[in-house]
Amino acid sequence: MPQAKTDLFDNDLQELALIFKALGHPARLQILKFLGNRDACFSGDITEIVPLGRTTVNQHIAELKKAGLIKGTIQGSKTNYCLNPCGIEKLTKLGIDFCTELENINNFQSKEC
Amino acid sequence: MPQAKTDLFDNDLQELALIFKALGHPARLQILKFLGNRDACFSGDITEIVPLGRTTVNQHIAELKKAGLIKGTIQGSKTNYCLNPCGIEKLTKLGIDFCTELENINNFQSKEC
DNA sequence: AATAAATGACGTAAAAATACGTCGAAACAT
DNA sequence: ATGTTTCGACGTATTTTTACGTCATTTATT
Repeated sequence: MPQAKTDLFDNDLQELALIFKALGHPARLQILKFLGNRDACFSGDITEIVPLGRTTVNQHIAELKKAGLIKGTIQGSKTNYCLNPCGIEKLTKLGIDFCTELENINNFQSKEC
Repeated sequence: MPQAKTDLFDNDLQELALIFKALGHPARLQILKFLGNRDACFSGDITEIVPLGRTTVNQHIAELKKAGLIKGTIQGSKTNYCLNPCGIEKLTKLGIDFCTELENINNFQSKEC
């Protein structure tokens, strides 16, 4: 396997970039928002929340897991999806206030300044 | 042009995702960090900062411009690169504290923030 | 005017992300 | 046991991103 170009950068930059990358797709944000807006974890089909095919959504879920932002534990025939507090705290430490974000998702207006 | 899949999502989610996407590459973070760590704008070759080819770096610069995070104004034969305060403020409003981030990258403290 | 230096524009190959169809395993229902 | 539901695993086509070489343009320099 040839050396990846990203290895040319500091580890700090690489890690930070990976976190932002995980947040860089509307489907993944929608999933995070959905889980963040609930009191408890969600047991069921996240597919129905996201306007994409089930397989694709699963792929996005896998990426969120990989980034440590959500957890999925199998319970019987269903899977229980939760935010991963550690991952969210990591965001907070990086200056990304997840709650602020969630709030802004709902009423964020882009205006040129 | 066929409808893009991202159009299936709320505008809020789309915009937020675009911002995160712009931050989702170490080269772009390095450029932001470099500009953020200076008192003034930078006139010169950012290529030398980033361990990638000049053309590639220009491409990343273009993306940062498109995302409204930096500005590049031509001055004579050189280009003057600055952080775009509006873009940075936008981040802040979204709960992304750019200075906290920089601090975590290398313990830097910016005066402006 | 001719040359050099800086930097964006364009084209393109390679890599990665995205989207989805299909299959299979586990748990539940009948 | 048989069928159904749930959901991850695998394969793959399409799109997007990444990376870079080359050329063009603009401004300094000689």
